[in-house]
Amino acid sequence: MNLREQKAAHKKEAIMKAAISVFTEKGYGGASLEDVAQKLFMTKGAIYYYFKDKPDLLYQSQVYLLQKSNHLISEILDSESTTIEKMKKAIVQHTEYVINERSGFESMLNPESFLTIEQQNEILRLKNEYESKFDKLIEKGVKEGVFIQGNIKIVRNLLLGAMNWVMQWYSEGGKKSKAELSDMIAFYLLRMLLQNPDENYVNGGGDDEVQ
Amino acid sequence: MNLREQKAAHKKEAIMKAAISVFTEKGYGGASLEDVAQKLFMTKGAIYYYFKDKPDLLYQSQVYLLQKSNHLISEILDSESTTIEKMKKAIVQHTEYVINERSGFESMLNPESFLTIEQQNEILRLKNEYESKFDKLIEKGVKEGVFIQGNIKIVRNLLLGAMNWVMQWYSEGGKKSKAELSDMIAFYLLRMLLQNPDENYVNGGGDDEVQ
Amino acid sequence: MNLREQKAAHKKEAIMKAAISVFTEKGYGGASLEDVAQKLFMTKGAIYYYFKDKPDLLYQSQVYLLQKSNHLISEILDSESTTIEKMKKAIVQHTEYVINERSGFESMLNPESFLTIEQQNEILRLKNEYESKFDKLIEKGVKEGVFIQGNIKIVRNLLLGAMNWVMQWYSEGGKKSKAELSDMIAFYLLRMLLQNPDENYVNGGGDDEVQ
Amino acid sequence: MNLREQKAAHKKEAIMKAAISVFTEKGYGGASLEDVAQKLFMTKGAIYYYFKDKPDLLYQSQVYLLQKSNHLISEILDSESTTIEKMKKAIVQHTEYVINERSGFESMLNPESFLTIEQQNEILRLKNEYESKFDKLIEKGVKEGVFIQGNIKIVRNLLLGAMNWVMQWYSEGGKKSKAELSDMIAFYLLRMLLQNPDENYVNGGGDDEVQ
DNA sequence: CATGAATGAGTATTCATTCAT
DNA sequence: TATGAATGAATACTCATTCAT
Repeated sequence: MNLREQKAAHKKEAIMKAAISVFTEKGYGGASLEDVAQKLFMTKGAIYYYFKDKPDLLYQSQVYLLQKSNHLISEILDSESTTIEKMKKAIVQHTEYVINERSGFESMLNPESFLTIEQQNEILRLKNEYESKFDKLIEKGVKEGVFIQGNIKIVRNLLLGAMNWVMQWYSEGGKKSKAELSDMIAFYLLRMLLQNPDENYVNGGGDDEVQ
Repeated sequence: MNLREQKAAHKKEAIMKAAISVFTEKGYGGASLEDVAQKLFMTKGAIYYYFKDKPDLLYQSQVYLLQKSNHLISEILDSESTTIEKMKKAIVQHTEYVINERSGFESMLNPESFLTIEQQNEILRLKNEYESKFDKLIEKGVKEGVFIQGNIKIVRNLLLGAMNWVMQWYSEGGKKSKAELSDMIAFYLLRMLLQNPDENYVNGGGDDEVQ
Repeated sequence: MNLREQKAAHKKEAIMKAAISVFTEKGYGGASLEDVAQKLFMTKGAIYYYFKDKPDLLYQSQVYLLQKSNHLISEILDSESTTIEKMKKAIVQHTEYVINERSGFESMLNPESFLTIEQQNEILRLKNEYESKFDKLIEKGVKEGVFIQGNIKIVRNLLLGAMNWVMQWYSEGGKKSKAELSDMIAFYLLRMLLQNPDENYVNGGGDDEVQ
Repeated sequence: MNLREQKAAHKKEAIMKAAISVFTEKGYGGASLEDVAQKLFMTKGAIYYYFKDKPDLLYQSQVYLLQKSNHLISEILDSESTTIEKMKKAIVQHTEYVINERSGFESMLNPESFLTIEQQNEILRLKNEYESKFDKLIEKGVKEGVFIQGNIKIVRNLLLGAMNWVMQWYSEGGKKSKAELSDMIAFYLLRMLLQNPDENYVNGGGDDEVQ
């Protein structure tokens, strides 16, 4: 990839990031490409140089987001830690990602209706990939006896839901730092899974404010 | 309220329900009044007889949804049960509501940007009303010693998030009935709060499928 | 069809006529719906009430034109006249139609590229219907011995081509009336077919000016 | 003209040929420079090195086409043949040109609206030059007594129209070769003019298929 | 010379909204 | 009350054109 191509890739990424933020804020249907362009001090036309049309911008943005997420969680899975430690890291990472990008990994509600079947399938595939990494972590914990037995997919969905929703209530001005907050969230969410929550997890949970 | 008014109120409610479903599916910005009208075999114009404009439809729909929710949770709070029992009921009810209406109580992401300040405040007030009922339940449990101490608002947000998200992954064809599913969800979510989860909660959680 | 529907049909027809004239003058690609709307003192939006999109307007206009043509030539075929007389009438009629509507029955070059396959097929079907009426007339003349034998489809195409092209060179200000002109055209074109041109056709052809 | 200039002239010609074909297929307004460039595996921008703008490309293409045509018909007029023979050759040549270039000499409907007055005049001049060569041939035939008397301009327009229209109905896969087809066309068209068609023209016309 | 990138003006299309009936 | 019709403003999208490299 030569310099020119690098520059182009960079710009494309910048557009996708801006698009994600605008789509998250106003919803796909409520966001105009003008909004996206203005955020980048570009003209609408420039966007069309990099993306075929609005649905294409949505699709590629989703793919970008999911691939990045998949990469991040893979790193955690491959690291040297106990299963509990890994799960905690995964929760903290997901939560901070949601807060920082103002966008759930899988948030933007049902944008599927705007995509082609093939695009929907690819998105689904990437989501499944991410979710199955979580599932594996849970299964491992169950086998090791540190997590309770149960319906893995349901717990996983509850975990992800609780985290993605953070986007809806987190507000910049809070007294807690992002790190403190995500730590506390991990504390609570892990309780759903832990065999002996009070023994297996120390610190977190102790205070009384939000928003 | 005479017959004519009753009829009108009925129609208004029908429109709001249709609107909620369309807004939830396509987002406020992506939904057209045409979509809403078609669902009811009406014409666009008719909606304007009942609602001032699109934001008004959004606003009234939200209020309708929240008032209903507030009413439902009040009934639970006023009932004769243990705190744990009440919390379980609240979770089951919220979950089933989300599944049946295909719409989180507070789902529709940030539609606030389309409303006037007063409208936003009223929505906020109703949301707070609902949330504080949850908070009270938690506080009571803490005082009674059945729930762990901690940051009430955060737990409450995690609970609501996990439940609202169900809308994203629940699919009609699942092997589990809605009742079984919401029961299992309550089992997991209560673990976040319960002092001694394994003693204080019997049944639920034991199987391995979803979707 | 009640009054309202009649009015709507009327308006639709008016839009198609305006569209035909604009498409003929500027070509489909070069014409804007704004142009069409202005011709009728309407707004662009109104056109979209009657037609799905620009290609739909093109398609329906073509169908309208061809159906009308088919109707007209059927009347001639059904009338009481000799074959030669009928052919002459068909030529005169087609020519005058082209002049008056500023649009060949099948003119507008290759607008097919903008239509769906089904639409193209329907257009083709209507064109074939029209052309086969011409063909029948020629065949009849051949059987009766008044037209020379030969390749019917080629002659027919030459006849239609010569007539459709009139649109390109006819100009309002000419010394000849439309009737005189089309009569003269019929005189020449019939010579291609007639067994003994000089016996079978009297009058026409005798002068020396155009444009 | 040195090598570099020759190369440039060559490229210019290639662009014009591509442009003619695209303009003929989609119309001037419907054709994009992107289309033209793609046909030549170039980028849009390159065209601007050779042509000032889109109208300029149209204008020069037209001039190129007409000059070539004028050159070709001049050769026929200057050759040693009877008038009938010359007319036949002119018809065959024009027809084959239309078929091969998929473009009537004067086809592309009314592109005049996009050109300056001076450009329109030059085009008109070249068209007149071509047409008057046809007219001269006809006049000569009339004087020699082999063509019937009549309105020369009208016959000439009918002839050209019939030939230009071939573009609309000729299709590659036909059973007849281009030579056979144009021969047959000449047979029919000459009948419009010939004093005694059945004596003065032998062969052609005898069969029954097209397309 | 040619290309990739960007612009801006124009055009297609959608849709909330109005209104006469 | 409800509908068909129309408007106008916003928005998606295209494309001729320019220009630095």
